[in-house]
Amino acid sequence: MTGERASFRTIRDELSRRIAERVWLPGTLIPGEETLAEEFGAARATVNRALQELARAGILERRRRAGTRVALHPVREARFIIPRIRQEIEGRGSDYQYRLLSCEEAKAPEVICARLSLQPGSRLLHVRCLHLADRVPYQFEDRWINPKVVPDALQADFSQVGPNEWLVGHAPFSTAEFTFMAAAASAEEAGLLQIREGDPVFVGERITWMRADPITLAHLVHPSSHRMVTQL
Amino acid sequence: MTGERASFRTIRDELSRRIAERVWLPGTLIPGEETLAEEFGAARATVNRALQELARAGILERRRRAGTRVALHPVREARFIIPRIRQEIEGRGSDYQYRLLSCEEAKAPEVICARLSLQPGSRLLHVRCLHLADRVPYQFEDRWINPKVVPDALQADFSQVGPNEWLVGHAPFSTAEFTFMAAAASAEEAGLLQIREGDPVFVGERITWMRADPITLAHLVHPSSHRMVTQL
DNA sequence: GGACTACATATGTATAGACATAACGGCATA
DNA sequence: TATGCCGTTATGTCTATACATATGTAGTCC
Repeated sequence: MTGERASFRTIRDELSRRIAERVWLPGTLIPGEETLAEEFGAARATVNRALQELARAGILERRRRAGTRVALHPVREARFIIPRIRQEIEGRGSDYQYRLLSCEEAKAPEVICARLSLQPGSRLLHVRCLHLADRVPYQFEDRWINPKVVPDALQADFSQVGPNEWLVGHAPFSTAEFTFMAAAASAEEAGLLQIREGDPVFVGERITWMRADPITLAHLVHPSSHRMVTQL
Repeated sequence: MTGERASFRTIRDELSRRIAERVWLPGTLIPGEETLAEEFGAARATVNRALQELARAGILERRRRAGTRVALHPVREARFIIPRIRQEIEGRGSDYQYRLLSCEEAKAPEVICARLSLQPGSRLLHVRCLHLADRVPYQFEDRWINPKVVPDALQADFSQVGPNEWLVGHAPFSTAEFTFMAAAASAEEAGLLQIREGDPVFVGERITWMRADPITLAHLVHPSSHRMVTQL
Protein backbone atom coordinates (compact mmCIF):
# COMPACT_ATOMS: atom_id res chain seq x y z
CA MET A 1 0.00 0.00 0.00
CA THR A 2 2.26 2.77 -1.22
CA GLY A 3 1.82 5.67 -3.60
CA GLU A 4 -1.21 6.99 -1.77
CA ARG A 5 1.02 9.52 -0.11
CA ALA A 6 0.82 12.88 -1.81
CA SER A 7 4.44 13.53 -2.62
CA PHE A 8 5.58 16.66 -4.38
CA ARG A 9 5.98 14.52 -7.49
CA THR A 10 2.38 13.39 -7.40
CA ILE A 11 1.22 16.94 -6.98
CA ARG A 12 3.53 18.26 -9.67
CA ASP A 13 2.35 15.65 -12.16
CA GLU A 14 -1.30 16.15 -11.36
CA LEU A 15 -1.05 19.91 -11.79
CA SER A 16 0.92 19.39 -14.96
CA ARG A 17 -1.85 17.11 -16.23
CA ARG A 18 -4.51 19.68 -15.49
CA ILE A 19 -2.63 22.23 -17.51
CA ALA A 20 -1.87 19.88 -20.39
CA GLU A 21 -5.48 18.74 -20.56
CA ARG A 22 -6.67 22.32 -20.46
CA VAL A 23 -8.62 21.97 -17.26
CA TRP A 24 -6.76 25.13 -16.39
CA LEU A 25 -6.38 27.29 -19.48
CA PRO A 26 -3.38 29.55 -20.07
CA GLY A 27 -3.75 32.67 -18.00
CA THR A 28 -5.89 31.00 -15.36
CA LEU A 29 -5.18 31.92 -11.78
CA ILE A 30 -4.86 28.60 -10.03
CA PRO A 31 -5.69 28.00 -6.37
CA GLY A 32 -3.21 29.21 -3.78
CA GLU A 33 -0.70 27.00 -2.05
CA GLU A 34 -2.79 26.78 1.08
CA THR A 35 -5.84 25.60 -0.85
CA LEU A 36 -3.90 23.07 -2.89
CA ALA A 37 -2.23 21.80 0.25
CA GLU A 38 -5.65 21.14 1.66
CA GLU A 39 -6.88 19.49 -1.53
CA PHE A 40 -3.92 17.13 -1.71
CA GLY A 41 -3.72 16.62 2.01
CA ALA A 42 -0.13 17.82 2.04
CA ALA A 43 1.81 20.56 3.74
CA ARG A 44 2.16 23.92 2.05
CA ALA A 45 5.92 23.38 1.69
CA THR A 46 5.25 20.27 -0.36
CA VAL A 47 2.86 22.06 -2.68
CA ASN A 48 5.37 24.89 -2.89
CA ARG A 49 8.05 22.54 -4.11
CA ALA A 50 5.77 21.16 -6.82
CA LEU A 51 4.76 24.64 -7.93
CA GLN A 52 8.32 25.88 -7.96
CA GLU A 53 9.38 23.06 -10.24
CA LEU A 54 6.60 23.83 -12.68
CA ALA A 55 7.45 27.51 -12.56
CA ARG A 56 11.07 26.71 -13.26
CA ALA A 57 9.98 24.66 -16.26
CA GLY A 58 8.12 27.71 -17.49
CA ILE A 59 4.58 26.37 -17.48
CA LEU A 60 3.54 28.36 -14.43
CA GLU A 61 4.15 31.98 -13.56
CA ARG A 62 4.26 32.94 -9.94
CA ARG A 63 4.31 36.32 -8.28
CA ARG A 64 4.07 37.23 -4.68
CA ARG A 65 0.75 38.49 -3.64
CA ALA A 66 -0.55 38.05 -7.21
CA GLY A 67 -0.69 34.28 -7.01
CA THR A 68 0.16 31.55 -9.51
CA ARG A 69 -1.19 31.39 -13.01
CA VAL A 70 -0.78 29.12 -15.99
CA ALA A 71 1.82 30.67 -18.26
CA LEU A 72 0.25 32.49 -21.16
CA HIS A 73 3.24 31.95 -23.37
CA PRO A 74 4.81 28.73 -22.23
CA VAL A 75 8.38 29.75 -22.80
CA ARG A 76 9.74 26.37 -22.13
CA GLU A 77 13.37 25.70 -22.03
CA ALA A 78 15.29 22.84 -23.50
CA ARG A 79 18.28 21.48 -21.74
CA PHE A 80 21.25 20.31 -23.69
CA ILE A 81 23.81 18.17 -22.09
CA ILE A 82 27.24 19.47 -22.93
CA PRO A 83 29.23 16.27 -22.96
CA ARG A 84 32.88 15.87 -23.43
CA ILE A 85 33.58 14.82 -26.95
CA ARG A 86 35.10 11.47 -26.04
CA GLN A 87 32.05 10.51 -24.02
CA GLU A 88 29.73 11.73 -26.74
CA ILE A 89 31.41 9.50 -29.30
CA GLU A 90 31.89 6.47 -27.09
CA GLY A 91 28.35 6.87 -25.80
CA ARG A 92 27.12 6.21 -29.32
CA GLY A 93 29.11 3.02 -29.44
CA SER A 94 31.82 4.36 -31.71
CA ASP A 95 35.56 4.25 -31.30
CA TYR A 96 37.12 7.55 -30.40
CA GLN A 97 40.35 8.75 -31.98
CA TYR A 98 42.21 11.97 -31.43
CA ARG A 99 44.82 13.77 -33.49
CA LEU A 100 46.75 16.85 -32.43
CA LEU A 101 47.36 19.12 -35.40
CA SER A 102 49.29 21.98 -33.87
CA CYS A 103 50.04 23.58 -30.56
CA GLU A 104 51.96 26.82 -30.20
CA GLU A 105 52.00 30.10 -28.38
CA ALA A 106 51.10 32.90 -30.75
CA LYS A 107 49.76 36.37 -31.05
CA ALA A 108 45.99 35.99 -31.24
CA PRO A 109 44.05 37.63 -34.07
CA GLU A 110 41.99 40.71 -33.28
CA VAL A 111 38.69 38.80 -33.47
CA ILE A 112 39.79 36.29 -30.90
CA CYS A 113 41.07 38.94 -28.50
CA ALA A 114 37.86 40.86 -28.89
CA ARG A 115 35.70 37.82 -28.18
CA LEU A 116 37.72 37.22 -25.02
CA SER A 117 37.88 40.89 -24.02
CA LEU A 118 41.67 40.83 -24.08
CA GLN A 119 44.13 43.47 -25.25
CA PRO A 120 44.65 43.22 -29.02
CA GLY A 121 47.84 41.34 -29.72
CA SER A 122 47.76 39.22 -26.57
CA ARG A 123 49.84 36.07 -26.74
CA LEU A 124 47.72 32.96 -26.30
CA LEU A 125 48.19 29.24 -26.63
CA HIS A 126 46.73 28.06 -29.90
CA VAL A 127 45.75 24.39 -30.13
CA ARG A 128 44.24 22.73 -33.17
CA CYS A 129 43.10 19.14 -33.15
CA LEU A 130 40.76 16.65 -34.70
CA HIS A 131 38.33 14.25 -33.05
CA LEU A 132 37.27 11.17 -34.98
CA ALA A 133 34.54 8.58 -34.52
CA ASP A 134 35.38 5.19 -36.04
CA ARG A 135 38.19 6.90 -37.97
CA VAL A 136 35.78 9.35 -39.57
CA PRO A 137 36.36 13.04 -38.78
CA TYR A 138 33.77 14.11 -36.27
CA GLN A 139 34.88 17.47 -34.97
CA PHE A 140 37.63 19.92 -35.74
CA GLU A 141 38.62 21.89 -32.68
CA ASP A 142 40.40 25.22 -32.95
CA ARG A 143 41.11 26.54 -29.50
CA TRP A 144 42.82 29.51 -27.86
CA ILE A 145 43.84 29.24 -24.24
CA ASN A 146 44.74 32.17 -22.00
CA PRO A 147 48.06 31.30 -20.30
CA LYS A 148 47.59 34.17 -17.85
CA VAL A 149 44.84 32.14 -16.22
CA VAL A 150 46.12 28.65 -16.93
CA PRO A 151 49.93 28.87 -17.01
CA ASP A 152 50.23 25.08 -16.74
CA ALA A 153 48.72 24.79 -20.19
CA LEU A 154 52.02 25.94 -21.75
CA GLN A 155 53.73 22.83 -20.39
CA ALA A 156 50.82 20.47 -21.02
CA ASP A 157 51.17 17.70 -23.56
CA PHE A 158 48.17 17.74 -25.83
CA SER A 159 49.42 14.97 -28.09
CA GLN A 160 47.43 12.30 -26.27
CA VAL A 161 44.81 14.16 -24.29
CA GLY A 162 42.62 16.78 -25.95
CA PRO A 163 42.74 20.30 -24.57
CA ASN A 164 39.15 20.14 -23.45
CA GLU A 165 39.73 17.01 -21.43
CA TRP A 166 42.87 18.56 -20.00
CA LEU A 167 41.17 21.83 -19.12
CA VAL A 168 38.30 20.07 -17.39
CA GLY A 169 40.82 18.56 -15.02
CA HIS A 170 42.98 21.65 -14.56
CA ALA A 171 40.91 24.78 -14.96
CA PRO A 172 37.32 24.70 -13.88
CA PHE A 173 35.22 27.56 -15.11
CA SER A 174 32.68 29.67 -13.36
CA THR A 175 30.71 30.78 -16.40
CA ALA A 176 30.46 29.71 -19.97
CA GLU A 177 28.81 30.89 -23.13
CA PHE A 178 27.74 28.58 -25.92
CA THR A 179 26.89 29.67 -29.42
CA PHE A 180 25.67 27.47 -32.23
CA MET A 181 25.46 28.38 -35.86
CA ALA A 182 25.73 27.15 -39.40
CA ALA A 183 28.62 28.19 -41.61
CA ALA A 184 30.37 27.30 -44.82
CA ALA A 185 33.46 25.13 -44.49
CA SER A 186 36.74 26.92 -45.06
CA ALA A 187 39.33 25.20 -47.22
CA GLU A 188 41.19 24.02 -44.14
CA GLU A 189 38.07 22.75 -42.38
CA ALA A 190 36.94 20.99 -45.52
CA GLY A 191 40.24 19.20 -45.85
CA LEU A 192 40.24 18.05 -42.26
CA LEU A 193 36.61 16.97 -42.16
CA GLN A 194 36.79 15.33 -45.58
CA ILE A 195 34.09 17.46 -47.08
CA ARG A 196 34.16 20.08 -49.81
CA GLU A 197 34.99 23.70 -49.28
CA GLY A 198 31.80 25.70 -48.89
CA ASP A 199 29.81 22.72 -47.63
CA PRO A 200 27.65 23.59 -44.63
CA VAL A 201 29.15 22.87 -41.24
CA PHE A 202 27.63 22.96 -37.80
CA VAL A 203 29.71 25.18 -35.56
CA GLY A 204 29.71 25.37 -31.81
CA GLU A 205 31.61 28.08 -30.04
CA ARG A 206 32.37 27.87 -26.37
CA ILE A 207 33.93 30.54 -24.20
CA THR A 208 34.65 29.91 -20.55
CA TRP A 209 35.65 32.26 -17.78
CA MET A 210 37.00 31.96 -14.31
CA ARG A 211 35.43 34.92 -12.58
CA ALA A 212 36.08 37.79 -14.97
CA ASP A 213 39.12 36.18 -16.59
CA PRO A 214 38.62 34.47 -19.92
CA ILE A 215 40.07 30.98 -19.89
CA THR A 216 39.53 29.70 -23.37
CA LEU A 217 37.68 30.08 -26.62
CA ALA A 218 36.90 26.91 -28.55
CA HIS A 219 35.67 26.82 -32.10
CA LEU A 220 34.18 23.40 -32.75
CA VAL A 221 33.34 22.46 -36.31
CA HIS A 222 31.21 19.47 -37.28
CA PRO A 223 30.28 18.19 -40.73
CA SER A 224 26.67 18.89 -41.60
CA SER A 225 25.61 15.35 -40.77
CA HIS A 226 25.90 16.34 -37.12
CA ARG A 227 22.68 16.55 -35.12
CA MET A 228 22.20 18.20 -31.77
CA VAL A 229 19.13 16.70 -30.18
CA THR A 230 17.27 17.24 -26.98
CA GLN A 231 14.09 15.95 -25.45
CA LEU A 232 11.81 18.04 -23.33
CA MET B 1 22.08 44.67 9.08
CA THR B 2 20.83 42.07 6.65
CA GLY B 3 22.56 39.49 4.49
CA GLU B 4 24.19 37.79 7.44
CA ARG B 5 21.54 35.15 7.29
CA ALA B 6 22.79 31.99 5.62
CA SER B 7 20.24 31.49 2.88
CA PHE B 8 20.35 28.55 0.52
CA ARG B 9 21.69 30.93 -2.11
CA THR B 10 24.60 31.99 0.06
CA ILE B 11 25.42 28.38 0.79
CA ARG B 12 25.01 27.33 -2.82
CA ASP B 13 27.32 30.08 -4.04
CA GLU B 14 29.93 29.45 -1.39
CA LEU B 15 30.04 25.73 -2.17
CA SER B 16 30.14 26.55 -5.84
CA ARG B 17 33.07 28.84 -5.19
CA ARG B 18 34.97 26.16 -3.29
CA ILE B 19 34.57 23.82 -6.20
CA ALA B 20 35.47 26.41 -8.82
CA GLU B 21 38.55 27.45 -6.89
CA ARG B 22 39.57 23.86 -6.44
CA VAL B 23 39.42 23.92 -2.67
CA TRP B 24 37.47 20.74 -3.24
CA LEU B 25 38.92 18.85 -6.18
CA PRO B 26 36.80 16.73 -8.51
CA GLY B 27 36.05 13.44 -6.83
CA THR B 28 36.34 14.85 -3.32
CA LEU B 29 33.80 13.68 -0.81
CA ILE B 30 32.46 16.88 0.70
CA PRO B 31 31.14 17.18 4.26
CA GLY B 32 27.67 15.83 4.95
CA GLU B 33 24.56 17.95 5.18
CA GLU B 34 24.59 17.90 8.93
CA THR B 35 28.15 19.16 9.09
CA LEU B 36 27.58 21.87 6.52
CA ALA B 37 24.43 22.94 8.30
CA GLU B 38 26.47 23.42 11.43
CA GLU B 39 29.22 25.27 9.57
CA PHE B 40 26.79 27.70 7.98
CA GLY B 41 24.55 27.93 10.99
CA ALA B 42 21.58 26.80 8.94
CA ALA B 43 19.09 23.97 9.05
CA ARG B 44 19.82 20.78 7.20
CA ALA B 45 16.89 21.41 4.87
CA THR B 46 18.49 24.66 3.76
CA VAL B 47 21.81 22.99 3.03
CA ASN B 48 19.91 20.25 1.28
CA ARG B 49 18.29 22.73 -1.06
CA ALA B 50 21.65 24.26 -1.94
CA LEU B 51 23.18 20.84 -2.56
CA GLN B 52 20.27 19.68 -4.67
CA GLU B 53 20.60 22.69 -6.92
CA LEU B 54 24.27 22.05 -7.45
CA ALA B 55 23.59 18.38 -8.10
CA ARG B 56 20.96 19.30 -10.64
CA ALA B 57 23.45 21.56 -12.37
CA GLY B 58 25.76 18.57 -12.59
CA ILE B 59 28.65 19.83 -10.52
CA LEU B 60 27.90 17.60 -7.54
CA GLU B 61 26.99 13.92 -7.43
CA ARG B 62 24.93 12.70 -4.55
CA ARG B 63 24.06 9.22 -3.42
CA ARG B 64 22.32 8.06 -0.31
CA ARG B 65 24.56 6.71 2.32
CA ALA B 66 27.59 7.35 0.06
CA GLY B 67 27.49 11.11 0.52
CA THR B 68 28.09 13.99 -1.85
CA ARG B 69 31.15 14.38 -4.02
CA VAL B 70 32.39 16.88 -6.56
CA ALA B 71 31.50 15.56 -10.00
CA LEU B 72 34.48 13.97 -11.70
CA HIS B 73 33.20 14.79 -15.14
CA PRO B 74 31.18 17.94 -14.79
CA VAL B 75 28.58 17.05 -17.35
CA ARG B 76 27.01 20.40 -17.24
CA GLU B 77 23.94 21.21 -19.12
CA ALA B 78 23.08 24.33 -20.99
CA ARG B 79 19.55 25.58 -21.01
CA PHE B 80 18.14 27.12 -24.11
CA ILE B 81 15.02 29.12 -23.97
CA ILE B 82 12.71 28.10 -26.76
CA PRO B 83 10.93 31.36 -27.45
CA ARG B 84 8.16 31.97 -29.82
CA ILE B 85 9.50 33.54 -32.93
CA ARG B 86 7.57 36.78 -32.58
CA GLN B 87 8.95 37.33 -29.10
CA GLU B 88 12.42 36.40 -30.21
CA ILE B 89 12.37 39.02 -32.94
CA GLU B 90 10.59 41.73 -30.97
CA GLY B 91 12.83 41.01 -28.00
CA ARG B 92 15.79 42.09 -30.11
CA GLY B 93 14.06 45.33 -30.88
CA SER B 94 13.13 44.45 -34.44
CA ASP B 95 9.79 44.64 -36.16
CA TYR B 96 8.13 41.32 -36.74
CA GLN B 97 6.37 40.48 -39.99
CA TYR B 98 4.67 37.30 -41.02
CA ARG B 99 3.71 35.88 -44.40
CA LEU B 100 1.66 32.78 -45.02
CA LEU B 101 2.90 30.96 -48.12
CA SER B 102 0.58 27.99 -48.31
CA CYS B 103 -1.81 25.97 -46.22
CA GLU B 104 -3.45 22.77 -47.41
CA GLU B 105 -4.35 19.28 -46.36
CA ALA B 106 -2.17 16.80 -48.18
CA LYS B 107 -0.74 13.34 -48.14
CA ALA B 108 2.47 13.62 -46.16
CA PRO B 109 5.73 12.29 -47.61
CA GLU B 110 7.15 9.06 -46.20
CA VAL B 111 9.89 10.85 -44.29
CA ILE B 112 7.45 13.04 -42.46
CA CYS B 113 5.17 10.14 -41.56
CA ALA B 114 8.14 8.15 -40.34
CA ARG B 115 9.38 11.01 -38.15
CA LEU B 116 5.93 11.25 -36.61
CA SER B 117 5.41 7.48 -36.35
CA LEU B 118 2.32 7.69 -38.51
CA GLN B 119 1.04 5.32 -41.21
CA PRO B 120 2.68 6.10 -44.55
CA GLY B 121 0.34 8.18 -46.64
CA SER B 122 -1.44 9.85 -43.74
CA ARG B 123 -3.21 13.06 -44.63
CA LEU B 124 -1.82 16.00 -42.67
CA LEU B 125 -2.19 19.75 -42.71
CA HIS B 126 0.78 21.33 -44.43
CA VAL B 127 1.56 24.95 -43.58
CA ARG B 128 4.42 26.96 -45.02
CA CYS B 129 5.19 30.46 -43.88
CA LEU B 130 7.89 33.05 -43.51
CA HIS B 131 8.89 35.11 -40.50
CA LEU B 132 10.71 38.39 -41.07
CA ALA B 133 12.60 40.77 -38.83
CA ASP B 134 12.60 44.35 -40.08
CA ARG B 135 11.41 43.05 -43.46
CA VAL B 136 14.41 40.76 -43.77
CA PRO B 137 13.64 37.01 -43.94
CA TYR B 138 14.44 35.51 -40.57
CA GLN B 139 12.95 32.05 -40.57
CA PHE B 140 11.20 29.85 -43.07
CA GLU B 141 8.77 27.52 -41.36
CA ASP B 142 7.59 24.32 -43.02
CA ARG B 143 5.15 22.55 -40.76
CA TRP B 144 2.95 19.45 -40.77
CA ILE B 145 0.08 19.26 -38.32
CA ASN B 146 -1.78 16.12 -37.37
CA PRO B 147 -5.54 16.86 -37.71
CA LYS B 148 -6.39 13.67 -35.82
CA VAL B 149 -5.09 15.37 -32.68
CA VAL B 150 -5.92 18.98 -33.54
CA PRO B 151 -9.03 18.91 -35.74
CA ASP B 152 -9.59 22.62 -35.19
CA ALA B 153 -6.44 23.32 -37.14
CA LEU B 154 -8.25 22.52 -40.40
CA GLN B 155 -10.55 25.48 -39.82
CA ALA B 156 -7.89 27.78 -38.41
CA ASP B 157 -6.90 30.88 -40.31
CA PHE B 158 -3.13 31.04 -40.52
CA SER B 159 -3.03 34.13 -42.69
CA GLN B 160 -2.52 36.46 -39.75
CA VAL B 161 -1.35 34.26 -36.91
CA GLY B 162 1.49 31.81 -37.39
CA PRO B 163 0.77 28.14 -36.81
CA ASN B 164 3.12 28.01 -33.86
CA GLU B 165 1.39 30.86 -32.12
CA TRP B 166 -1.95 29.25 -32.91
CA LEU B 167 -0.89 25.84 -31.65
CA VAL B 168 0.44 27.24 -28.41
CA GLY B 169 -3.03 28.50 -27.68
CA HIS B 170 -4.93 25.46 -28.91
CA ALA B 171 -2.87 22.34 -28.48
CA PRO B 172 -0.48 22.15 -25.57
CA PHE B 173 2.07 19.40 -25.78
CA SER B 174 3.32 16.99 -23.21
CA THR B 175 6.67 16.20 -24.80
CA ALA B 176 8.82 17.73 -27.45
CA GLU B 177 12.01 16.93 -29.28
CA PHE B 178 14.35 19.54 -30.68
CA THR B 179 17.04 18.92 -33.21
CA PHE B 180 19.51 21.43 -34.55
CA MET B 181 21.74 21.01 -37.54
CA ALA B 182 23.43 22.74 -40.43
CA ALA B 183 22.30 22.12 -43.99
CA ALA B 184 22.60 23.52 -47.48
CA ALA B 185 19.74 25.73 -48.63
CA SER B 186 17.42 24.17 -51.16
CA ALA B 187 16.39 26.27 -54.14
CA GLU B 188 13.08 27.08 -52.47
CA GLU B 189 14.66 27.96 -49.12
CA ALA B 190 17.26 30.10 -50.85
CA GLY B 191 14.60 32.05 -52.72
CA LEU B 192 12.58 32.71 -49.61
CA LEU B 193 15.49 33.60 -47.37
CA GLN B 194 17.15 35.71 -50.06
CA ILE B 195 20.33 33.71 -50.06
CA ARG B 196 21.91 31.50 -52.69
CA GLU B 197 21.08 27.86 -53.21
CA GLY B 198 23.59 25.71 -51.37
CA ASP B 199 24.42 28.42 -48.85
CA PRO B 200 24.59 27.06 -45.31
CA VAL B 201 21.43 27.36 -43.25
CA PHE B 202 20.79 26.73 -39.59
CA VAL B 203 17.92 24.31 -39.22
CA GLY B 204 15.84 23.59 -36.17
CA GLU B 205 13.40 20.75 -36.14
CA ARG B 206 10.72 20.50 -33.53
CA ILE B 207 8.34 17.61 -32.96
CA THR B 208 5.68 17.77 -30.28
CA TRP B 209 3.41 15.13 -28.84
CA MET B 210 0.36 15.05 -26.70
CA ARG B 211 0.81 11.85 -24.76
CA ALA B 212 1.68 9.30 -27.45
CA ASP B 213 0.03 11.22 -30.29
CA PRO B 214 2.22 13.33 -32.56
CA ILE B 215 0.86 16.84 -32.89
CA THR B 216 3.19 18.55 -35.28
CA LEU B 217 6.55 18.55 -36.95
CA ALA B 218 8.12 21.90 -37.70
CA HIS B 219 11.11 22.43 -39.91
CA LEU B 220 12.58 25.86 -39.15
CA VAL B 221 15.20 27.25 -41.49
CA HIS B 222 17.38 30.26 -40.70
CA PRO B 223 19.99 31.95 -42.84
CA SER B 224 23.52 31.24 -41.65
CA SER B 225 23.78 34.59 -39.91
CA HIS B 226 21.57 33.13 -37.19
CA ARG B 227 23.14 32.53 -33.80
CA MET B 228 21.76 30.42 -31.00
CA VAL B 229 23.38 31.54 -27.78
CA THR B 230 23.17 30.48 -24.21
CA GLN B 231 24.90 31.42 -21.02
CA LEU B 232 25.71 28.94 -18.30
C1' DG C 1 36.84 -17.12 -0.43
C1' DG C 2 32.12 -16.03 -1.63
C1' DA C 3 27.40 -15.19 -0.65
C1' DC C 4 24.21 -13.44 2.37
C1' DT C 5 22.36 -10.60 6.17
C1' DA C 6 21.99 -6.96 9.48
C1' DC C 7 23.08 -2.56 10.61
C1' DA C 8 24.60 2.14 10.31
C1' DT C 9 24.33 6.27 7.95
C1' DA C 10 23.77 10.00 4.35
C1' DT C 11 20.53 11.63 1.59
C1' DG C 12 15.40 12.18 0.25
C1' DT C 13 11.16 13.87 1.53
C1' DA C 14 7.28 15.51 4.43
C1' DT C 15 5.42 18.46 8.21
C1' DA C 16 4.03 22.44 11.10
C1' DG C 17 5.15 26.75 12.26
C1' DA C 18 7.21 31.18 11.63
C1' DC C 19 8.79 35.29 9.58
C1' DA C 20 10.27 37.85 5.16
C1' DT C 21 9.06 40.09 1.01
C1' DA C 22 6.73 41.79 -2.84
C1' DA C 23 2.84 43.89 -4.82
C1' DC C 24 -2.38 44.46 -5.52
C1' DG C 25 -5.86 47.73 -4.38
C1' DG C 26 -7.94 50.84 -1.78
C1' DC C 27 -7.66 55.18 0.61
C1' DA C 28 -6.01 59.62 1.45
C1' DT C 29 -3.85 63.55 -0.21
C1' DA C 30 -2.12 67.21 -3.49
C1' DT D 1 -7.11 63.39 -11.88
C1' DA D 2 -2.92 61.89 -10.44
C1' DT D 3 0.17 60.49 -6.78
C1' DG D 4 1.72 58.24 -2.91
C1' DC D 5 1.08 55.63 1.36
C1' DC D 6 -0.25 51.38 3.55
C1' DG D 7 -2.62 47.17 4.96
C1' DT D 8 -3.53 42.69 3.19
C1' DT D 9 -2.17 38.67 1.21
C1' DA D 10 0.23 35.02 -1.66
C1' DT D 11 4.46 33.44 -2.33
C1' DG D 12 9.50 32.88 -0.66
C1' DT D 13 12.35 30.97 2.61
C1' DC D 14 14.02 29.03 6.97
C1' DT D 15 13.71 26.00 11.09
C1' DA D 16 13.16 21.84 13.74
C1' DT D 17 11.65 17.37 13.63
C1' DA D 18 10.48 12.99 11.85
C1' DC D 19 10.44 9.14 9.05
C1' DA D 20 11.68 6.82 4.42
C1' DT D 21 15.03 4.83 1.47
C1' DA D 22 19.11 3.41 -0.54
C1' DT D 23 23.52 1.51 0.09
C1' DG D 24 28.36 0.88 1.94
C1' DT D 25 30.31 -1.98 5.42
C1' DA D 26 30.95 -5.31 8.69
C1' DG D 27 29.94 -9.49 10.37
C1' DT D 28 28.13 -14.35 9.64
C1' DC D 29 27.70 -18.62 7.64
C1' DC D 30 28.95 -22.17 4.46
